[in-house]
Amino acid sequence: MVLQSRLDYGFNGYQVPYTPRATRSARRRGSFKKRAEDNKMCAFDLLATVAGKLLLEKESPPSSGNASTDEDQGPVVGDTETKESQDENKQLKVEKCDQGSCDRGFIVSELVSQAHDQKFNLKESPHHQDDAHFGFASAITTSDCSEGFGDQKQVFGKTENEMGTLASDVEVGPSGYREYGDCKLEVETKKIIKDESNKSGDIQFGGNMADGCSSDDPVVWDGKPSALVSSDSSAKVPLCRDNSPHSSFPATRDYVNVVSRDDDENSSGCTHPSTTKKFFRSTPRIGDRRIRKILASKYWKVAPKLKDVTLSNTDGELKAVYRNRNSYYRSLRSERNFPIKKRRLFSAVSNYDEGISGKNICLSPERGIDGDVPNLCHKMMHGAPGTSSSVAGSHSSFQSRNSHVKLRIKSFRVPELFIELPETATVGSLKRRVMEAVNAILGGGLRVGVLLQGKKVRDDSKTLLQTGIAHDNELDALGFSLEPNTSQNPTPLCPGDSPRMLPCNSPQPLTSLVTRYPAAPAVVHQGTCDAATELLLANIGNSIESDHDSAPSPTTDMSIDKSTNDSKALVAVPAISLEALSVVPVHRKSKRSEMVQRRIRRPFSVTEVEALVQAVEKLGTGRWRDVKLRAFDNAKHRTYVDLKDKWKTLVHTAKISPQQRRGEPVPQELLDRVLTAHAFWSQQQAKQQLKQQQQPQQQLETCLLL
DNA sequence: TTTAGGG
DNA sequence: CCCTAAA
Repeated sequence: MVLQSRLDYGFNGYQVPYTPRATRSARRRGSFKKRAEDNKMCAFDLLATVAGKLLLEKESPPSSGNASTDEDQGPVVGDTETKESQDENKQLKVEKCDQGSCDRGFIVSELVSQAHDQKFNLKESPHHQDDAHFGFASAITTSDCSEGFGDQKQVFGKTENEMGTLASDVEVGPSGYREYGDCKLEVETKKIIKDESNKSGDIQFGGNMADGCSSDDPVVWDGKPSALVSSDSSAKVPLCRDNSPHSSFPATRDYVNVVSRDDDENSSGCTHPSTTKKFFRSTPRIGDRRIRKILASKYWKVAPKLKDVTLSNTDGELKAVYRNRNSYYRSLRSERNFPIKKRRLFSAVSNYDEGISGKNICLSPERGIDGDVPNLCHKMMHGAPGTSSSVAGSHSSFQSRNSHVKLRIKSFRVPELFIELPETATVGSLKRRVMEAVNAILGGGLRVGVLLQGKKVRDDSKTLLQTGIAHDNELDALGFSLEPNTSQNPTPLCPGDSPRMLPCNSPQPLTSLVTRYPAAPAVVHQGTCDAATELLLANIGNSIESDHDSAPSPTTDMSIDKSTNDSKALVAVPAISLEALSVVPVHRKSKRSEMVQRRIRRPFSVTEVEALVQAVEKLGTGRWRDVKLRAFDNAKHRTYVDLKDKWKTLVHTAKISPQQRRGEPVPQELLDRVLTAHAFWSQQQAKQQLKQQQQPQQQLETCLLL
């Protein structure tokens, strides 16, 4: 088997017994009912994301001995035995990404892959291609197969629990001199990845809690952070010929099993340490619609359940899943998904840049000090797209001189991002991926911690003066940390509640600094919000209710106001997360709390479309389940209904003019094939119906004759 | 549970 | 993508 290294969720090596919960069929199809426990995984995701690492690797699709379950596939000619060959040359790894938006003050100022990571060795399994032919298309099949997908690469990454690395570089001082205080967040984890021959990889974390920051934080991990990594060798290379009773579509190709790297896997590459054991009772199944229903994005009533969840299974389940190489595993993974943001996200990014780089007046020290920009700030926070970005690169200033402390947070580092892309992926998609991952992190619900001399300042009501932060000599010892937002209710989050000015003695908790994102529809992708919310929820394990309809109220928790000239006002610190808002507990309860969450939109990639087209060419329309099994068995988030819908849209897309098409452009070649296949199978269907109509007649006739 | 279609 | 009637 190819890279089947998997990580087990583990807390100190504790492994929880695997307990199948889904029905066989459910597992097979990858649809399960969502349960509160499923949310556990989300927490992993959040943390993992934080600890994400940008890693690009490529691997060939693992083939599974189990070939396919598709009854129509017929004899499996070449078994999918995997060789352990590695193609080093093909591996593309990006370990570090220090560039990007940092210069511009973008949210993620730095993408740092930290430390000791271990990478999975990717094994490239040469897919065997059998010589079996299927109908007239056999010849083509083989070649096409190898050409198109034989090369499938997969990237596996390992995760490192780098939550702790959410450190902030702080620039302090009125004069602009900088001091950097790095605070390692909470945990330092070690992971051990074991790649059990073709079965699973275990990752165990022996977490060391770094003092300082969060060890004292009740919400944080019990010192046994666990991270899990995912590697999915999902790509399946077709080895079987289809013996489908139906005539096969001309020019059929071998099917390709699309890797589901897109969804969960992406982000899934990482897992997060849990905030609390409680929150993690992992469940093998995930990501289905039903789950979402429970986890309704709009109303996170689900959250409460999490509280009671006990850490039951982690490793065990994963292992089991892995071993079986079936849906269990996959479903588990699927839980950890981050929404894929597309165009919108992009725009959001650009906005971010703008907002942070220069337009975010609220944050600028001068303004803050002068305190003459509150309105503007306010305005921006409410409407300008860029505002949402306010976050990371945020600077807050204090000036010690005029009783003000000038403080500038140069940037928050985003630890590791795990990303996997096919070699053929475009730079644009890479950017998108990174953006998604970043947003997932930021949207996961983070809060800010303040450290002084390495010690966490927990008393939010203390003034800067009291805590000593106001002292110049202390400035260099000041640090900020991003922590998983475990607290139930960070602070007043209703837009109305948030004070726009912060008197020096204001008890305003620092946590409030972590605000939600302004409602910038254009910037925030709904799906993202949901996912983030999910994660946060899981992470927090608290009951949170939010109403998406009203949630996005931009808020600046702190800002300066002239009336407060004499006070040591904290200059506005903008939102830290884009999606956090949706997660922020809203005081009101929603009647619709039981509503279901709409699934995250996951546009089909060209690769997926290709796989779909191939499958349909071979199987025809109307056999979506088979198509799913054949080409998307590993993509849990793609249900047969999704595939059917996609085909429907594809056909439509193919019929309209290119100018009318939206989204990621699908190669005309594929669209042509779509039309051809559609026509072919439609005709086929018509013939079938004719036959069926004729049969009774014939029988009747026969009877009559007799 | 799957299909097939409308929304 | 969602929702559902039908099969």
